[in-house]
Amino acid sequence: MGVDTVDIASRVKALRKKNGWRLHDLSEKTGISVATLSKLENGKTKLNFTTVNKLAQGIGVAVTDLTSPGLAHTKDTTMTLGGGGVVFETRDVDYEVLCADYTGGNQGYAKLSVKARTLDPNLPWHRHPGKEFIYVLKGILVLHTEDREQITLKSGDSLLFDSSIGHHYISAGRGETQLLLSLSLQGYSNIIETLREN
Amino acid sequence: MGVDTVDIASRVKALRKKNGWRLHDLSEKTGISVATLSKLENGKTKLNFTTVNKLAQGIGVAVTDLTSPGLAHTKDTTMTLGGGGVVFETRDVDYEVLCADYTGGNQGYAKLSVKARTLDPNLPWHRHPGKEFIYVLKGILVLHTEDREQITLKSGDSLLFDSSIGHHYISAGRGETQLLLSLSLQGYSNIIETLREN
DNA sequence: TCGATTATTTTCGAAATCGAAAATTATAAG
DNA sequence: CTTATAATTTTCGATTTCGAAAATAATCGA
Repeated sequence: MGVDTVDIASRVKALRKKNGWRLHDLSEKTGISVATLSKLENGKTKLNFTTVNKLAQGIGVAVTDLTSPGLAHTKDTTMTLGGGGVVFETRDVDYEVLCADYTGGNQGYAKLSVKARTLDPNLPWHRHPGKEFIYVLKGILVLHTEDREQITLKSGDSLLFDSSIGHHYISAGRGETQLLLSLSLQGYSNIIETLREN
Repeated sequence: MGVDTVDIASRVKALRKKNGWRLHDLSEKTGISVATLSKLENGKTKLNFTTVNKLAQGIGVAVTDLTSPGLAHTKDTTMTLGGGGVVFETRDVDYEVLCADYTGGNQGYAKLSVKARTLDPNLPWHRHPGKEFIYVLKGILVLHTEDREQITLKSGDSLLFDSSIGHHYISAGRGETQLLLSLSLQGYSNIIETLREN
């Protein structure tokens, strides 16, 4: 359990030194105790996802900047131009993560292009803790859920629902179906991990 | 340390029973382990603030609804059809609050129509705690902020920024400028109070 | 009703986190 | 150089959280 800290320990320390922060400062920024930060930098503990998120959010970098490469710099505003997000594809949906290089509170944002046009009973449900907000940018969306009747949304409609209930996106219109999606990260993972198929 | 759970323990349990959730369900919604939830309900542990937030957000109530009175009712799905949101107007912007009839949650959503076409130095800055996400649906937006250069966004662009920094929306294009907006409620107030001019 | 299976909750041991105290390191004054 | 003081980091003991196992409760067929 817990995220591998061997790598991020040195990154965090470097970042801290570079900015002239004391453990105490970092503690204030992140809400993590000085004790835990000390143990982290000395490899005496591993962080759970909650703490990694606090760390990333407090420093002002994306979680992925801590867990993977490139020493990131702090940012308190980030912009994603149309089509410029982090893209990844799954069987049924193409995702473009927006403003990914920011630790936007506990909320993640993405633009979706729904490819599925029928409900594939073999695909596992999409499921993640918290809430999900959908705004239909284009096309017609049919949202299938585990425990209730399907919901049909057309361009301009929006929906807020409990995303711990299994769900599937189906495109029903003639053309492409695009959604804007906002979901809670719950302190447990970054949006990419949240969205990626389990 | 930790939040007093004597009160919220019974509230959470009542709420859980009322909705027919198992500990396992609540765990999925909140991202808190079943073990911890069990201990909470049996008064065998206190929750720290992180965990209380997960709980509130997962259940779909404001933090204050857990820590203080009124057993909140949960609604776990809410839909707003195009144009069907709660509308209110201000000098520079028309708001349509989306999915407003949702209990709690820590995030609010609205569609904006920007009326202002020049920066009125008499209008107070828009300012609210937390982060704000903007997606430009239509037109061209120039975001003026207190402490940095103005930012221009066109249809399809998105921005995530610290909304405690004063900001103003200006429509720059030829036609109407519409935004989709998502902002953190901090679990302590509703979106309308957040948006309405002080 | 009885036993067996399943569903749900509670307990247990290990690991993580915290606040405060102890230890270390840096700074300064004589 | 030495010692006092302040600044910073590390360690300590107690509490919290987690995953998995154990215990309890519910469901069902004979």
